[in-house]
Amino acid sequence: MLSKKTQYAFKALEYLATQYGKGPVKIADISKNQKIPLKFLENILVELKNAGMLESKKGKGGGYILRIAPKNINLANVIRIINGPIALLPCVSLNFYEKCIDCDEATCGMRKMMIIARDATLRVLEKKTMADMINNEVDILM
Amino acid sequence: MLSKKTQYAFKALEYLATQYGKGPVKIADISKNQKIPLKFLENILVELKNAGMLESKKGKGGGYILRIAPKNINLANVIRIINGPIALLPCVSLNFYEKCIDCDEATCGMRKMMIIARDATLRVLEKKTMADMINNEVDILM
DNA sequence: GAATATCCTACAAAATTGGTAGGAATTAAT
DNA sequence: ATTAATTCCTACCAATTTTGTAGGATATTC
Repeated sequence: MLSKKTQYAFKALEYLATQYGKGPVKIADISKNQKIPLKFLENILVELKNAGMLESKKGKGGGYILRIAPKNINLANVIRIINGPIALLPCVSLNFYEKCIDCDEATCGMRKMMIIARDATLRVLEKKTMADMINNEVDILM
Repeated sequence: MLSKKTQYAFKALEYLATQYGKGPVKIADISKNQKIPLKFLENILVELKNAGMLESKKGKGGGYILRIAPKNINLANVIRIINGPIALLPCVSLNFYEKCIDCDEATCGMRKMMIIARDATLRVLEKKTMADMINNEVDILM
């Protein structure tokens, strides 16, 4: 399951996506509109900024802006920045790989299954974007 | 990510699957063969038993037996018993549903995306079984 | 230089994870 | 009937992660 922090991140990005092209958005505005605890939100936005997804401006008229167009921000990236691995096992993660103890990766059955599961999940999360999330169109095909 | 407990559960079930039809298997044997802390393993096996997946026999010659054939134990069920929800959000879980606060489920974009992701993951996890896990055949078609 | 923002460091309560300890209950064999 | 073998139950505990909060430092604008 995604942490609450990650859900907040998505909500914040949703709001920034709706304001895309309209200049900087203050943390306080995001906090108020999306009902996210302000100080907690600060941490989240800094992380997204450090990951290159947001740009910030200090002082009056400042705030946060998306550095990438909503249609180019895929959901997998957001999850990886805030939540961590998407795979179900560390030894199967593409971005957070860790060797598993006592397991021959070449023959491990569990590993094989989890690779298949990972790929199925990623096909969705890497295809869907923040634009898909704010456009309320129903996707008939997948 | 799956908890260590869940990984242990899979390893224990793997071993029980290889011994399917050969009578009860002692906790100590599973612990030794799969390198799982014995007392921790006890807890796990009781949970699997309470969920109806295992049968137990006490006293000499006792131990645990699969109540279901390996080819009928799908991975999603195991995960649900030990790890909990498979979905990425509570409001999207089929078996552990919880309403999300401040979110209109009919229009929430995040929810729509996570339903699609859930379904993609489940198509794999509900299809694959413990038999697939112990048979070391490569699956060409997914 | 005052006001407005983000940014940084540190702390902390609560929940979850990954176990361990010790004995009770049941069954089988002698 | 006793003993040995096994699962089962209750309770505890340390470490880690999660979900925040507090307070001020830093940069920008007017």
